[in-house]
Amino acid sequence: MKLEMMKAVRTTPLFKSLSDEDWQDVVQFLHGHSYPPDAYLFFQGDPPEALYIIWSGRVKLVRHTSQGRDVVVTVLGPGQLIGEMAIFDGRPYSMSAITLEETAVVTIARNDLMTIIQRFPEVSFQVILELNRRLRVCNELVRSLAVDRVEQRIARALLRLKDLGGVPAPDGHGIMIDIHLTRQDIAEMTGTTVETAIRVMSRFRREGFIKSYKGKTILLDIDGLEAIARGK
Amino acid sequence: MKLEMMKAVRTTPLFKSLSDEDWQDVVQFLHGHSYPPDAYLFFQGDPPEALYIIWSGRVKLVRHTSQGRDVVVTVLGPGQLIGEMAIFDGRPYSMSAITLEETAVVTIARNDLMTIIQRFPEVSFQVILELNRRLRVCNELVRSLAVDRVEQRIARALLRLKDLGGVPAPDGHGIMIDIHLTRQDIAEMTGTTVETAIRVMSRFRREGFIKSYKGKTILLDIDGLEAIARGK
DNA sequence: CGTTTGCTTGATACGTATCAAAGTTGGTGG
DNA sequence: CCACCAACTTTGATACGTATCAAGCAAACG
Repeated sequence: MKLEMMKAVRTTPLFKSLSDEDWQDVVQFLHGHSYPPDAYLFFQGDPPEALYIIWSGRVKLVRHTSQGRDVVVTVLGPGQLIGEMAIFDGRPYSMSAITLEETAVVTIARNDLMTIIQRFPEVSFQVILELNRRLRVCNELVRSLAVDRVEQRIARALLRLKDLGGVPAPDGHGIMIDIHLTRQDIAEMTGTTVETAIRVMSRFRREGFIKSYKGKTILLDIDGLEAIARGK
Repeated sequence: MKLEMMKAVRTTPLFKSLSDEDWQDVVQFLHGHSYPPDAYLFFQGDPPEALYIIWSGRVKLVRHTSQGRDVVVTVLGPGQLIGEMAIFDGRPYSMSAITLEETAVVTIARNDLMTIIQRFPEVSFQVILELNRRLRVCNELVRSLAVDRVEQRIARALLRLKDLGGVPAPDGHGIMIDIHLTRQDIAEMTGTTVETAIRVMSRFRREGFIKSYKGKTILLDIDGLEAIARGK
């Protein structure tokens, strides 16, 4: 595995509190992998084998439903963990992890991670903090799905994506979400249909809140979107 | 604090793996409290002070929204933890905890819990497992809100409540949800309005899936409700 | 190129929210 | 014990948001 990859993992919240010696014990358990766009890291229902730490790229976590309508629960980027839940309780992955772009990850096999956790309580605590973060995000999503209208949910989703993958727009106006997302993805993130997602996004564009550039979305009026997210 | 209360806490997943000696170290940090129905253990936005472990009664976790429509994220019963999230990351409680009935709890002050966690890694691991469980439940709720219709969401909510507070019905037919819930509560659990919740519940009653008894709900046809939850 | 994949628009139907009003229940004090 | 009040439940009429179905269009691709 590449040295720079290991260095990056070392600065991840999960491991940053380890001493250099302890880190040497951990390194031996790490493995590197990379995936093309639209690849599955694992499928919902698979037995938990490894923890994934994203090194580059983005991955969406998708909950499949029996009636074919999928739900994108979250999108994760560099430094974030995938598969922790299944790893710790040993039950099958409750969703699929699918790359949105070319993605490189570091994995730790389930048994190895268990060893690490027992040996280094600081790592345990970081896991607790990470699960906490996820839970807060998830609760907020629940609230949004329960009380907001589609328009507000999409505005919220765009603002969240900005925090995850936002870069200054190429022409200097606004912030570009540097993740390749289809309207279908946006629909699945917000619990609506492609058509509705398109209609809302089109209106946002007509009204000057966003624009498109090479398949990516540029946010032009963050304050305006925040106003919409709050319900006008 | 009462002895039986302490004994119950000791058998909680959180502490059950502790040796008797270790348990003695922990006991000193426990405090008992009790609350009438409809009392707030804490408010959304309060700074995190303590972890609550329910000893008897039920508590709902409510996310307040700026527009007045609240969301009941979950209902918890004996043995379950309240407030862990805020305790660990130190940020304000992200929701309010409100008793549904007379409720007794054991609390551990934030600092004391941190001490316990550092001293006993087994407790840490149990916290991880508990957060895991919450996250799985939360993700399932997201899926349900995103793709199910109200009818299905309410069926699901009733089935979940059965697992939490189900007892054999007084007349032997069906299972009674032994928790005092208003239609408003059910609406807030499923992201709908009182009127719609009432209409759906009325239809369930007309069609023989449920009946009411002293303000509580009795499930008469579990299989039928499960079929509805799955989308007919 | 033709074919696929994603985007867009329109017409229509359906589920659910909203507003309004009346009925029911349980508890409280006279 | 009854009358009354507040909280909760119920029903109806109507409006609105969003899903669904159907088609056409553009861009990417092998």
